[in-house]
Amino acid sequence: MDSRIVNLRSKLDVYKAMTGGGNLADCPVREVIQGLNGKWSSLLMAALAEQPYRFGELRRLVPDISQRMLTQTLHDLQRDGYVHREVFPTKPPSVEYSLTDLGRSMFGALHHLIQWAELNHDAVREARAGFDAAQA
Amino acid sequence: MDSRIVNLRSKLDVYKAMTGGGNLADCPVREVIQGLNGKWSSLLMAALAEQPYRFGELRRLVPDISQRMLTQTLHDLQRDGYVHREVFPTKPPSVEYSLTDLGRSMFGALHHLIQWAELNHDAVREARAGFDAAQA
DNA sequence: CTTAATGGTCTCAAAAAGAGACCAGCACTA
DNA sequence: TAGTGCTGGTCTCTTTTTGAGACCATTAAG
Repeated sequence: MDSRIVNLRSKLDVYKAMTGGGNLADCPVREVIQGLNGKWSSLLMAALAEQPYRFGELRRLVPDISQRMLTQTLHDLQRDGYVHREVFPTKPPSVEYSLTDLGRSMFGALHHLIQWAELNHDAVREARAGFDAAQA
Repeated sequence: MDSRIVNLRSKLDVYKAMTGGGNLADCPVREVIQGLNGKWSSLLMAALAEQPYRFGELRRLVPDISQRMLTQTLHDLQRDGYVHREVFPTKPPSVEYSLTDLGRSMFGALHHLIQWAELNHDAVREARAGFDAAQA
């Protein structure tokens, strides 16, 4: 056995959060991260962190999301406990989406990544352009 | 209103980074976040944050990734400037992948999210179970 | 000469995402 | 009273992404 493979017991072990001798595939951390991996999840979280929104408001706020994906992403976020969905019995029933405490807590962490992206997207774009140029 | 929320409100504007009335679709922050949205990106970043790895080592480390997705995800991470790829002219040529400075910087932010997931995956799983039970 | 390890690529099937039609309920309006 | 629009969705179809697995060239060991 390669000793370098044995030595991986530092950060990756934490990421694994393995239950005893479990494997990486069943890692609960991965499940959570996966839930945020959707194309729209982080964007909707950022929107709802700002203030609660109704379905149609979100659709207008994010013009390039399809109604289907908005419904589905909100449903998934609600399922994972980040988002609260409240139906108001108005004449055309309206639905308001807001962050739960868990959602706000999670967004606090996600926020670091968003901030990093704000500060460094130029570097990423440069890297991308340089790489593409080198391939050509 | 919570001052945190007020701060986040301005953050959404930054997240939008709308080019003077432009739309959310062309946001550079979204591009960066998208690059990390892949199923395997964060996992490979966590592995490489620990230490450099060779292709085959990564494959063994993450047993449920297909060779195709490993190649592609590493390629994408390299393209965005997070990962450095170095080929050694050994007998069968070996390839080592390591984080760049940009990659380490980005992982610093990603790490917050991973830590949050470590601490809160129980709450997420409970929410999920409760939601599924309510649907049934 | 066969087997194994290196780091890939190629093809094809399955899963996920996107576009857009459709729907039920109610209000306003002509 | 028949249209029109707004509410928040669902249903179907097409395109994109992902996954499983075969294949490849090189080199070394048995």
